[in-house]
Amino acid sequence: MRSGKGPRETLDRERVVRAAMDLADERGLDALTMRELGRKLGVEAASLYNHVSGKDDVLDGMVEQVVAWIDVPGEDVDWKEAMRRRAVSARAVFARHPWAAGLVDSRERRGPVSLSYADQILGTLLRAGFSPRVAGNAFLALDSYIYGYERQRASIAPADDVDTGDAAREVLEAAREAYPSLMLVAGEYAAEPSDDDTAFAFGLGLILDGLERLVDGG
Amino acid sequence: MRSGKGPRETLDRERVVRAAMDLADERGLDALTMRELGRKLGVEAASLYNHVSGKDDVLDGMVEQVVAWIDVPGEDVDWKEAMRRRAVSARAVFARHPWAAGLVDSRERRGPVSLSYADQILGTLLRAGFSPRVAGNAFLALDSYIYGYERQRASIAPADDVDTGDAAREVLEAAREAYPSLMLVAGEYAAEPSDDDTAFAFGLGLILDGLERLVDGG
DNA sequence: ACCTGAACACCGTTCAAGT
DNA sequence: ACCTGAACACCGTTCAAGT
Repeated sequence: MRSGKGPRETLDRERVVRAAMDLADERGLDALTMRELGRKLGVEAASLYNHVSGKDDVLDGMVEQVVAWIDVPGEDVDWKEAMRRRAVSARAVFARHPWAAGLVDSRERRGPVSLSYADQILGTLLRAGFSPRVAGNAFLALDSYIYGYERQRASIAPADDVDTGDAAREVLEAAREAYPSLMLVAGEYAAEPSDDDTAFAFGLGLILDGLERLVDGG
Repeated sequence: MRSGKGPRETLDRERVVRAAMDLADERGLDALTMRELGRKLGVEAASLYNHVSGKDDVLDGMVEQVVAWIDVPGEDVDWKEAMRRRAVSARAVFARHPWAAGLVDSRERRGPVSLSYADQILGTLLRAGFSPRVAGNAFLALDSYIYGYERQRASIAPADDVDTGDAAREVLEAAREAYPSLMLVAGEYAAEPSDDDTAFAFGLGLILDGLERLVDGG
């Protein structure tokens, strides 16, 4: 490991966190262990504890970096467009780093980057005329959808490791009778492969349009 | 453990899965290890492999049971009301079993209960007049929100382990300047504690109303 | 100041041996 | 048929010892 790029720079928290993200990108979140992370940095696992308080600290660092990557448009942008852009930006980050959505959404986000991110979002909604309560609910609804989307996708899409042998065909035929609606919908997606961006925009649009009616009506 | 209730019934997969859910209820998903599960059943961890193919098999069994607990109204109920009821039912299950939402939504759901569940939902949407494609997107949007909601809630709510010492007050004062919008919204929730059901219904209503406009307009 | 080696208290899983 | 004991290949983390 440590793909030889000159003399070793001195280790610090940031380099450890960056190596952890590289490791998760390359081999998945399960492969991210302190021992493997040490190996990647040319050091024993125990040495990492000089720069990081533990594995949780590494994961927190990763979460903060992921949130920092999400673009949040400034005050010059209309609230609805701003929410749409940051949702799309988040999805782009999650697509580049498959571990990101699950990690961020399984951990408490109390770091300065996450707090400032929430503050900007809520500020945008408050300026748009939403009451504090509704702004909070809107933020919750949007993020629930954004983070939830990434992890739900797999369960509707047909398995990509399907055998096309005779046995498999038989099972599929039985499934068609047992689950007719599911098979009909799955077939539709199989015929014209689902455009993830479109499916994501569908639900996002429902929420944003609903919010718009609230702010216009009130 | 094995709180003495008569002679030991013979072990089987169902009893193992049920014990696993009890253990997760009592001490969290992290405490669910094969060794601990064996202890709870009065047996060595290795013995569990006679009834279950591994820990994944136990987790799959738990997922199927959770999905089975979610009520899905039959064909006599209007599609919108049916979707609302099953969302509320799912949330009630997740409230009773804090580990459930995260577990179900982190795993592929290919068991017969999950497939039949999806088939019923999609059938309801298709009968309501949604095209297969839109029905699929609607299902995805609703589930993204339902599963996402449970895991997002914690990040907006103020920490419940806050010290009220002088140091804590100082930090809070600094936060008020650094994150004014966040503090305003958090204060609103603190003043009148958030009713989870209302907050959940807020986002759910946005999605359902949006879907209704689609089916009425088309 | 940083790193290593060895240890501790855990994991999931396998397998020969018992009954 | 089911269970046990012991082992294997792992974890995260601590800590004395080195430099």
